[in-house]
Amino acid sequence: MSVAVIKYDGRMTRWQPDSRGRLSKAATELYLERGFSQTTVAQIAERAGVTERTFFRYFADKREVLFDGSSRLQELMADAVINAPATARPLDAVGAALDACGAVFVDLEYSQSRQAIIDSDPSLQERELIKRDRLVGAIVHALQARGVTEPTASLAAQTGIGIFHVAFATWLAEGTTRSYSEIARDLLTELRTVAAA
Amino acid sequence: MSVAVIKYDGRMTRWQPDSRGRLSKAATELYLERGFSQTTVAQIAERAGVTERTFFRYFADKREVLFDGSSRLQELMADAVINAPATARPLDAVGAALDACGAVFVDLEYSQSRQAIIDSDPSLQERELIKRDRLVGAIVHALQARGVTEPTASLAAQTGIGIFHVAFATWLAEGTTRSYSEIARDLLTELRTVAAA
DNA sequence: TGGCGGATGTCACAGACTGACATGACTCAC
DNA sequence: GTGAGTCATGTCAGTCTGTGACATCCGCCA
Repeated sequence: MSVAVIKYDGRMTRWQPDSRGRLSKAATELYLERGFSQTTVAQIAERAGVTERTFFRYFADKREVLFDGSSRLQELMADAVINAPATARPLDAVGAALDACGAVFVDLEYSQSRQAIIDSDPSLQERELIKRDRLVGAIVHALQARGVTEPTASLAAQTGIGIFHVAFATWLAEGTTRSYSEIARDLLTELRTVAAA
Repeated sequence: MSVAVIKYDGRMTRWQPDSRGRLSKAATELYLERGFSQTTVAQIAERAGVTERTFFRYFADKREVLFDGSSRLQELMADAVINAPATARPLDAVGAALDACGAVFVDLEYSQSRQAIIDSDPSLQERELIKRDRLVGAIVHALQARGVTEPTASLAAQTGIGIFHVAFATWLAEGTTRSYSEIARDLLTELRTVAAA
């Protein structure tokens, strides 16, 4: 399967570049075309022009392909919590983290098809859930660095990610009427009302 | 593998009764003895005196054994929400659901070892998370039956399950100083404070 | 020139799950 | 009591995921 190609500089190279990218693209396409569970790693690898083994070198499993950006999001939110003004109360700091995600959620169409894939398969939902849970963990950690103690930190983080989730889903459903960030802000306000009631 | 046994009434029966129970027990024991990922279904089946195929007739997969009671919990909580006084606000109804779980969380030692198994394996954590998510779904549904609209229902349910989780973890960690129900009540109060702040 | 490291391939395999069909004890209608 | 049907289980063959060990070959550097 050693495909010889011409590189930019004209020298021979043993394999096409960016296997990871091709694998990711091939996987997403196939999940969309035939469904996640109907897609085998062999098919993904074939479309990407590599072997199955190579797939598993880049992705821990078949599901992980769809959650590639999750560590970036995690850093983004944790940083936002840490860099929130010293005067900010826990839920305010979490609000800043919710806001920070806005930078990532821009391509609505991509987000929608990705979510459609996830919603179609329970095992992908499980994976999504654990990613969200890691987010909670990261925020708890960041809050603790601000001096917030338990159980307040956990409560605020849980609550924040709950809002994050509802906001994201609402954004996907609404289309372009409101941005993700607007929705998240509105929901946080709503929550304060519900909880205060 | 057809084990002939004497039944209570003395008649011959083809197999020992309660395969499901034996499988469940064998699995839990083995997960504890050698770790979840080091345990094969073949080993579980062997200890239970049945074939692998029989394991998969009772449990959808290796993980599901540990989440057998989850549908009962779901009904319990949904019923509590539905049967809460008509005057109860969303979070009060959710509080009733939290309280209702107290009936299930009695055997501390069992809950602790089960949780230790789950905490030791990411794939089990994923499963636990999706069960919790189903709980959220059930509560949302129950709240909507009470006339609570979105996004309030989702927010209240998410928040409630967040508390549920923290309360359960706290109960396992504290030992016997407070009952699960007490802890849950305290946390709900705490949350109202955090959110109102 | 020759050795080294990195990305990939090749191979062999264990283990999770599934579908199709077989078996034999029980049960119920007649 | 007999024959059909049902139920729990067994048997078997197979697909797919994921992993470990080792081979290959290119580009780089001394």
